[in-house]
Parts: sequence; structure tokens; C-alpha cells
Amino acid sequence: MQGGDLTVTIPPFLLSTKVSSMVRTRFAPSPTGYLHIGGARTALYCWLYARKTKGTFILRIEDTDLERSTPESVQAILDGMEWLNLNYDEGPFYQTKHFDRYKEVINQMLEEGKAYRCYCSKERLEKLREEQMANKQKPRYDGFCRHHDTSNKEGPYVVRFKNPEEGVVEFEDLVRGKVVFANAELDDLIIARSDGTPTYNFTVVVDDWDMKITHVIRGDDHINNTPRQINILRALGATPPAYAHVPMILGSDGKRLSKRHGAVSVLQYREEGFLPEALLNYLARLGWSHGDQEIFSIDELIQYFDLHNINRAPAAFNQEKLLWLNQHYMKTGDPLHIAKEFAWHMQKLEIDISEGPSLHDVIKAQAERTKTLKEMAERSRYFYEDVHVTDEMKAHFPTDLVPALTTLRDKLADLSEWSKEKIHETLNQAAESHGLKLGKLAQPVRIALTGGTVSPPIDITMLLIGRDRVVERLNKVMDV
RNA sequence: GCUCCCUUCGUCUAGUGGUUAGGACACCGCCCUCUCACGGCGGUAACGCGGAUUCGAAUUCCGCAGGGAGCGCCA
Repeated sequence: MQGGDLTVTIPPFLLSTKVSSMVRTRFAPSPTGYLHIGGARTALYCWLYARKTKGTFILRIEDTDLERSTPESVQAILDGMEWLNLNYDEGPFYQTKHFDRYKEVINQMLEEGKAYRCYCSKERLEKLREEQMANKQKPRYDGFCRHHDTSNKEGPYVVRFKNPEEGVVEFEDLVRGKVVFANAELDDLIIARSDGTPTYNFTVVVDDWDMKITHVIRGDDHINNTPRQINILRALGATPPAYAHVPMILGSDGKRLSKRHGAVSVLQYREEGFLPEALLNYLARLGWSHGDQEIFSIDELIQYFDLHNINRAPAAFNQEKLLWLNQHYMKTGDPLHIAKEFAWHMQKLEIDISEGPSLHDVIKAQAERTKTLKEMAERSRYFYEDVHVTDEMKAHFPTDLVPALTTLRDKLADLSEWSKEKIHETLNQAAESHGLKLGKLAQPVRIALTGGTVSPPIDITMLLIGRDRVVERLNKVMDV
């Protein structure tokens, strides 16, 4: 029996002329929330594997849970993927649009005796479960309607898959190696609810089959579903794909990652000032490695990534290392791209960047002293906005410093060229001529110019703020 | 409870019978220095436990302990 026999309506993705031996991976999130860190890593692995093999990466939205799926979540997932630049070749496909196809396969299975109608009430199932638990057994359906004649039954029913009752399901997981399950452990799972809608384990199977998925890369919380899915696939006459179950990501305390660990949503990392390339690098390296290498460009990732090098143990998310990577990319990454993300943060803080130094110069000056773009934005206000002189600041300007400040101001005002070198020279001269060490002059000047005690080197700070504003701010602190 | 999975520095990891168990983040110290940083140099720190195999085990096998996931008309 061939799978093609079941095809009456042909979904559009089947009309593809692509060669079937090519690798086809899919990321299949359910839209019940944002794109979280774990999902993002799974998506990244799927994407990397497809890119590495010159295969196809497909996005499929598993929205069969009508209760919990929302359009907002779909959008959040799409936005997250876009920010990370994980582009897909096909999709997004929506399972809710494949209901006819699922129904068709269910009917076919019913006709062929591969599935059956089950009239057991929820109450009976509930009772069964309780009894089994009490007897220290694994709760599972007892196959009542499979073994009794139900032909003259009336009322609501679900459709169950006739799982093999004996033997084992064995598969070679690309991450874990050989995995074996006894069929006796499995039960006859519901493939259609009493309202006729199909369930997860069934829709996954049909779609993976129809979409000719060759490699299912997913979280290992699905490993228990795999033998069931393989059984259905076999009943349909399909060849099961290769599986790769990647371990979960844990919070910093080793517990399951959740909101109390901080950011979980990918887009929240954007809000907090991370660069997508830093997150991607971090996520790739979390649970996977290539020798001792820590920094990977996207191209290197594509080149070196391999399913076999994925670790079997779950990994704890470590924000410190992500911060380090983020700073690394702020210092060394593509200036244009960083400036674009940086501008986004400046805008969020309502800092007007239309006048003042170029973002590129600010990034160059700030990258080595900030860990995130958000922090960088917060600490770059004084390049674009006036500094408010506070009483606390005044304490840093004793009257005996006024002569040196005056000299400095006048020399700066007369400077032939507003360059880092000239400014630096002027600073040194002004300090020296009043018998001061550079530090004695530089720090008060820093406070006058930035309102704080921390900034890039004073010459660069002055250069970026600009001559007029520098002179103006020096005057301001000398007045008071 | 049942089934399955996992276990190298605090964290991410390298390691596939013989290594002073390597790297990275974090941490500590020193150097550099106009602040904060960056950078450079150095340091602390790990094979869960118990058996077995072997001349030799982080590496193989068996127990144990600990951790995780699944067991829905959720996905």
C-alpha cells in the first residue's frame, strides 16, 4: 500500500518539483505564546542543518489547538524568526488549513481497519486511569472498543489508532543513538476528537509525510511521541524520517527554564539589548560544540554544524556568557548592522540622534565598556542631550581648579583642528601649565561634560560631543 | 507509580583505554591606565558514588544515587 493511494486533494506543497532525496527539515511551533529560547535553538538547528546540506527549511505552525492558539502568538513567532534571520524556504504552513486532508486520511484508516471508533466516555477513561494509577501501572487506554463490537453503538466517538500490541519500535536517533520502545508500553492514541478535529500526534505524522520531511529535529520532550508517530507512519505505508532529539535548555539553577529566570522570549532579548548574532552564536554553542571554538560566524556555523555533535545532556542557560558574546559582537560585528539595532534602542529611549556624533563613532567608543545595546544607549545620552548641572557635580569643581579649566576652555575654543590628537595635546598642556596631573583635570572635565564619572577616554568623549557643546558645558560648571 | 532519557570545573564544553584532564564564561591576582572598561599575563576550580573488566579507565560493563521528560478528546 502506497501513501499516494490516499491522496485525493493535493496540497500545494506536494506540487513542488524539488528532488525528494534532498534534506527537508521543519520547525513546527504551536502558537500558544512567544518564540522562546528553547524553540529558537531548535529552529536554529533545523535551519543550520538545512543550510549545511543545501536542503529545505520549512516553517509549519501547529495551530490545531483552537482554544490556545492565537494570531498574536503566530506573529510573535514570525517576528522572532525574522529578527534572528532564520529564513524559511517554504511556509509558513498552518495545520488548520489541512483539516480536509487529515479527515481524508482518518477515513481511509477507518476503512482499512487501521483505526477504530471509540465510544468510551470520559468518565470511564477517568476511572480507568485512576485504577491503573492506584495499581501502580502506567495509565493507558485498555482497548475496550478495539476488542468489542461497536457497530451498533450510537453517540459521540473519538477515533483511535490501532497501535501494534506486540513487538518493539526501534529507531536510530541522530543525537542519542539507538532508542527502543516496547509496543506494549504504548496504547491506542486518539487521532480524532469527538468533534472530528485531529490531534497532534496525528497531524504531525500526516504533515511530515506530505511535506516529505527527511529530518525531524525537535526537543527531546517529544522522544516519547516518536514511537507512536513511527507506528502511524508505518501503518500509512510511509518511511519514517530520521529523528534528532535535542535536549532541553534549563534555567541557571538547573530547573526547567521559565519566566522567573528572566528573559525567555527571543524578542525580549532584543529589548534587553542583545544582538541576534550573539544570541545565535550562544544558542548554537549551547549543547553543541566544534572543538574549542567559541566564536562562530553564521557561515562557520553552517560549515561545521553537525547533528552528531549535539550533546545528550540538557544545558543550563548562562546569561554571563551571552553578555560576553554580545559585547564581542558589539566590538567586532558589522558596524552597519549594529548601528541599525543601536538606533532602535536610542529611539526607544527617545534620544534624538539627528544632531550629534554618528552612531558608528559612538558604538566604536562605547562597545568596550558596555555589555548590551540598551546599556550603551542609556550611557550615550550626553552625546546628544544637554547635561543638567547638579549640586553633587558642583562639589567636583573647587575654585582652585577654575584657572586650569579656563585655560583649557580657551585653548579648545582656539584649536585649529578638532581632532583627537589636538584635543589630547591641549588637555596635557592645560594640566601641565597649572602643575596638575592629567587625571586631576580629566575627571572633573568628564563630569562637566557627561554628568557622570564614567565615559570613553576624555579626548574621544570631547571629540564626539563637539567643540561648541564642550565649551558651553565647561562654562556652565565654572559659572556656578 | 510506570516507561524513557541524562550525569567532566559554578556554567558551556574538549576528551572515544595511557593527557600534569584542555578551552571558554564567571571569579581572584598582577600589568596597562585620565574614569569605567578593553587588552595582556597568571591563578582557584571538575570526571556523582560503588563494584567489575584491564598492566592501565573520565573513556567499556553492571549496580546505586541524583536530575529530567513523557504517561490528555494539549502540543
